[in-house]
Amino acid sequence: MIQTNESIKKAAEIIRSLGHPARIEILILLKNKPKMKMTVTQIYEELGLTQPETSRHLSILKNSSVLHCEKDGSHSYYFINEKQFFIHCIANCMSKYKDNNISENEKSK
Amino acid sequence: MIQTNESIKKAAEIIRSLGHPARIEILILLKNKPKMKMTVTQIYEELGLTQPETSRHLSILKNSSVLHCEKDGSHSYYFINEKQFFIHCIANCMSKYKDNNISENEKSK
DNA sequence: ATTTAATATGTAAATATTTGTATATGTAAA
DNA sequence: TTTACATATACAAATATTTACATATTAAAT
Repeated sequence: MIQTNESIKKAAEIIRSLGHPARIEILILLKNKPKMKMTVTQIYEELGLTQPETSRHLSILKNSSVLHCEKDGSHSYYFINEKQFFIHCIANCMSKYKDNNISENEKSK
Repeated sequence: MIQTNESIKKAAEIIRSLGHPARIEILILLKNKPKMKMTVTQIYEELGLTQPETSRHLSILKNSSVLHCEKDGSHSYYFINEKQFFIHCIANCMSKYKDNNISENEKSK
């Protein structure tokens, strides 16, 4: 590639930040929550991860602009940066993928 | 995570395989070609990559099931595995993202 | 002022990915 | 049966990511 487009590099950064099972779980979790906004503790308890591990995954997702963070006292609320079309679009794919998959599993019971 | 769902792992594998600018370019290129089927040579000439680099990227995309490959003589034709909903969905996001971005660039001329 | 709770960061070993260069394999053509 | 063409793979150095564990930071509660 003579010169990779900056926007393609940005897309790769976003995609790369999502290339981990825990980070996909986090995205789907936030996508399916009514308020789509959760604290670190809520996330790691729901997913069964450790706190430092979760903080680090969240910081990776924040750095790539997939998530935003709002602080309220000692709490950090994370939520999906849905304003960016690409992220919104990818989050939809994952959420639909999970839905399909769960119904597949239900069928085989 | 007590036990990461196999389907989430599969999604992560697919996403991870796309977390590289060259591989995103390849996906968008194939998505926008009328026949959506190209040889290795066509791909690396169009993108300005080396042949071994391109072969390797294609093999990564094939292993994650993003692409399929058909051989005809000494040629290998690669194309998107659109039958899988998740891959189809992600490819759409990327293609739309690129479209939006190109029009942004056009505007600023 | 301590203590507790919530979150973030440091460190280092293990592991995986990327990149360039060289070479191998298979097919077709002369 | 050489030669050229198309593609794939090997290798190693450089770089990046993951993981677990320890510790730091900040705010709230006692």
